[in-house]
Amino acid sequence: MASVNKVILIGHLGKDPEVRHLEGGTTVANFTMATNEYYKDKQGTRVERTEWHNIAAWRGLAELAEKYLHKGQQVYVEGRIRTRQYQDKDNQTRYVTEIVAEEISLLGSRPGTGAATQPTTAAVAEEQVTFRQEPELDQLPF
Amino acid sequence: MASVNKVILIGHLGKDPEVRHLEGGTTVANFTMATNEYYKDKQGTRVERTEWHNIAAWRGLAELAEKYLHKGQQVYVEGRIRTRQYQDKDNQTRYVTEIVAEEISLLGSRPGTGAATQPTTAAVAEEQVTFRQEPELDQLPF
Amino acid sequence: MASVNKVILIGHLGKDPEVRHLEGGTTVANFTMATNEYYKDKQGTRVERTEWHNIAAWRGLAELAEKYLHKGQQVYVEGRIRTRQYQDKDNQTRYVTEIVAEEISLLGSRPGTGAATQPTTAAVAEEQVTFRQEPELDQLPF
Amino acid sequence: MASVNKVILIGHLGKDPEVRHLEGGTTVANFTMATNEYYKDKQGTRVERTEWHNIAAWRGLAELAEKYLHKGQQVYVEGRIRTRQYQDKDNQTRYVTEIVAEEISLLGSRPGTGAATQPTTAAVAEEQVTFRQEPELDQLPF
DNA sequence: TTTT
DNA sequence: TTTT
Repeated sequence: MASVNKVILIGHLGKDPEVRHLEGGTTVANFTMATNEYYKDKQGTRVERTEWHNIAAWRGLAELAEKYLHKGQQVYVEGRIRTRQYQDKDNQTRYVTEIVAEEISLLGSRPGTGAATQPTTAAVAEEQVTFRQEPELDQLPF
Repeated sequence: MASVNKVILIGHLGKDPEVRHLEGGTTVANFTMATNEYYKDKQGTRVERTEWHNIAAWRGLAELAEKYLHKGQQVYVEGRIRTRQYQDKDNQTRYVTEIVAEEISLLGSRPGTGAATQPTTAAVAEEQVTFRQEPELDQLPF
Repeated sequence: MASVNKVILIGHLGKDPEVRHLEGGTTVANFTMATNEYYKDKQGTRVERTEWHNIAAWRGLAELAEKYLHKGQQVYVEGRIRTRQYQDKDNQTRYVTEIVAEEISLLGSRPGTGAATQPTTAAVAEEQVTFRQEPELDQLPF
Repeated sequence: MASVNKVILIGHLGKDPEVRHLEGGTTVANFTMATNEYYKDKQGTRVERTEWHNIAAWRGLAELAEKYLHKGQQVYVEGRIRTRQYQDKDNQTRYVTEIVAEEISLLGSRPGTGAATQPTTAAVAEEQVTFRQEPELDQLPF
């Protein structure tokens, strides 16, 4: 049956991407990204809540993430939700949910003006500030 | 800083919603929803992978979910990702990620034809097949 | 500069797709799709408003649209907005806005049960109820 | 029938919002917003295409748009597509498609660094960089 | 751990 | 012109 599993996030990276090269030559980059919500508690005080998202970028996107993304940067990430199982050290089943990135765009960067805050992106050709994962590769079992 | 945390899912309910009435009168409905992806493995065989999403609907949406949603039904859910911490029985910190629903629409329902599979929706007034959570309430700390 | 232009529609086809084969061998399918909104007017009467969207599917998506889509069918369409200029018969500049489809999913179809209402899709292999346009081709100047 | 009509745009304003106060006291703000796509033409040359979107913000959103948005600013806009008919001076029916904004977020603003390009936002309270239209009002026939 |  |  047809289904849709789509996530759209805009937020800031909590740290530089961590890049690993798996056996077989596949590259994967992981980073965290914060989004914030605001609400009023029962006393009417404004409260901020930060949500941390685990992002996984594969193959071509991983290499671009390694090259152009860094801590503090504002990005747009489009992807899908994936929950993985693993066994912890006590052999118990644990779950971790992450967002598999399908598209990443750098926000707030203005070649020529934003240089101070985003030095490494200043040299990125304009068309490269949006990166997209090829669907075929994206469908592989990660 | 402005940020966006948006999820769009189309899939089928894995079970009827479970509804709880919290102290203070707040209602919450929980259900699971499946999305599927297909890919070819290294041998070129088609493989299906099912992703299960935990959905939480609050207040008005919870009551509508209780009334109109049931196992097997195809729905559109729009919401945001939320990861909650809790202590397990061994006093270890665990995490569970869920989608807080902001809008739910019934799909594929055809009163008069689909009656066999979706009996309870047949009587739903047309405009009610889309439910939306009021933003103010939606911002409360759940 | 990075930008995002994304449209997500769920609605019913107003007519069968019209398919044209352009010089050069490119195929394009056009169809219309309705979405509805409900509101209360000043007298408190419920009013329905229908919005008609012009959808354009290119190349591989066009061929799949021709094969599997038909009037009345409920679909999910993801794509981008494009406004084209043309000269009318009085040589005046006119504008038409359409959605260039990037992904189309058939909704409400249940191979084996929904046969009566959606005969032509009953035979579609499950994984094919979602169609995606290859990005490279999708970027060509249509 | 349930349907979905959703648009997500990230781009820059082409001009300051134009604000009108209608008879009856309703406020509406209109502005244009650019998104860009890049593709290679038949000769393999990189080509940029700019898409201009007409945005309409109503009531509370209009007032916030008037206050905080200005030419050149990068914004996130979520809304729905609406095509309006009107009669031109030759009494011919014309169509114009616009995006009715439901949520607007300011992107790339960094009070203290981006001041030169975004002076008026520096004083915006943090939680206000995202604006949302109340759904009830949003459902009125504009 | 981000950002404002 | 769809759907309910």
